Amino acid sequence: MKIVFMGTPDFAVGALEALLQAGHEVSAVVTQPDKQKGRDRKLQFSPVKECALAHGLPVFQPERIKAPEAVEELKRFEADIFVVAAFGQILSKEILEMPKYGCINIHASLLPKYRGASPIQYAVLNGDDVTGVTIMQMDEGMDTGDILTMKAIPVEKDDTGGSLFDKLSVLGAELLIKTLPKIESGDIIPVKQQEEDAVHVRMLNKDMGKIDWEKDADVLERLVRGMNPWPSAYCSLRGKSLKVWKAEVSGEEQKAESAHNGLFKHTEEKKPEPGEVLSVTKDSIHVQTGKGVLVLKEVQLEGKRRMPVKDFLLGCQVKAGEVLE
RNA sequence: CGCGGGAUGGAGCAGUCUGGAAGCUCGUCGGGCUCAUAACCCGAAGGUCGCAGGUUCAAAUCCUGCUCCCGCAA
Repeated sequence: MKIVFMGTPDFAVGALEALLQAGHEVSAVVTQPDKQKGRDRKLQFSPVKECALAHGLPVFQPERIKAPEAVEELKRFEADIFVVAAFGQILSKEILEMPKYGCINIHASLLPKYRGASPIQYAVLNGDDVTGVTIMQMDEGMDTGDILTMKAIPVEKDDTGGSLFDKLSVLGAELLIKTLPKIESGDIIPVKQQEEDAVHVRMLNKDMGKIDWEKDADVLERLVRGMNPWPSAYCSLRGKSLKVWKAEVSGEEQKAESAHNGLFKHTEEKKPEPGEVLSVTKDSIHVQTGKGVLVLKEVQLEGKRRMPVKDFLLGCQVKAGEVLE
């Protein structure tokens, strides 16, 4: 089969490499146009473009894939199938119907759950036990196409958006290689998605990483993992931005709290407000949340590199009573 | 030329503005105390202060160029 591969970020690179390694004929790679990124505003190639160039594949970077000129260009590749993985642009009906086998998409969730732009992170944010990848026959909707194949993996307690990204990228690549021959031989019966189970997730943005200390400690712990590595969970310490890279939910403080609530109503001890530092040990900072205590284990202050709280405290004295915002 | 912070013994930082003996908290090694210890006490090792020039009697500190790291923004 002649394949045209469409993808942009790292997530898609694994799939492209797997295709090549499996000996498939990739006649072209379509990816997003180069963009100014980074500190020096340099023009950067997408990870997929880097990979394509490294393998000497033709690269096509249309500003708008739906534009007539772009569509014409796509036709010239005479592909039997378009394989799409996190490409970043919506394909028109005309494009979807162009190849013999249509367009298939590798999506990083168990559809119909988490249709949309950030399925991986939401599996972490919501504390799901499992997630996975789905390969579907694309249609005009947003991740609404019929399911071809699917594979699930557990979400580990310490999985982050980034770690799952890596795992699902590999999983998606493997599944793609297994799925393609079956598509060609017609051995797959496409299954419609259960609309009533559909969940749509929005693209993440920087603000969504902002820690709201009023929330529960376990929700924040998942925020820390889900937003890692981007946009990252962050708060503010003494007017400077403080990213939280690793945190745990404390069990003990809660017990202590409820224990002494039970007996005498211990004077008018003012309840610690959410965001207040309750205590500091050698290697952790305990912070009051809306419900429960969040224990910070790895942080990064604005302008500094990320480091274990143990190291952070050596150079930055944080005292109980300080308030994070 | 997008804005900004930073590079100081193994780690995290102070010192830089107002040039003039290399400091803090920890770690490491040795010794002591202790039933014991990640606790405490005593002692020691370990630094061309990112690199290259310049100014000066004297530069971590002032000037110039460069490299690398990071936050914001995209």
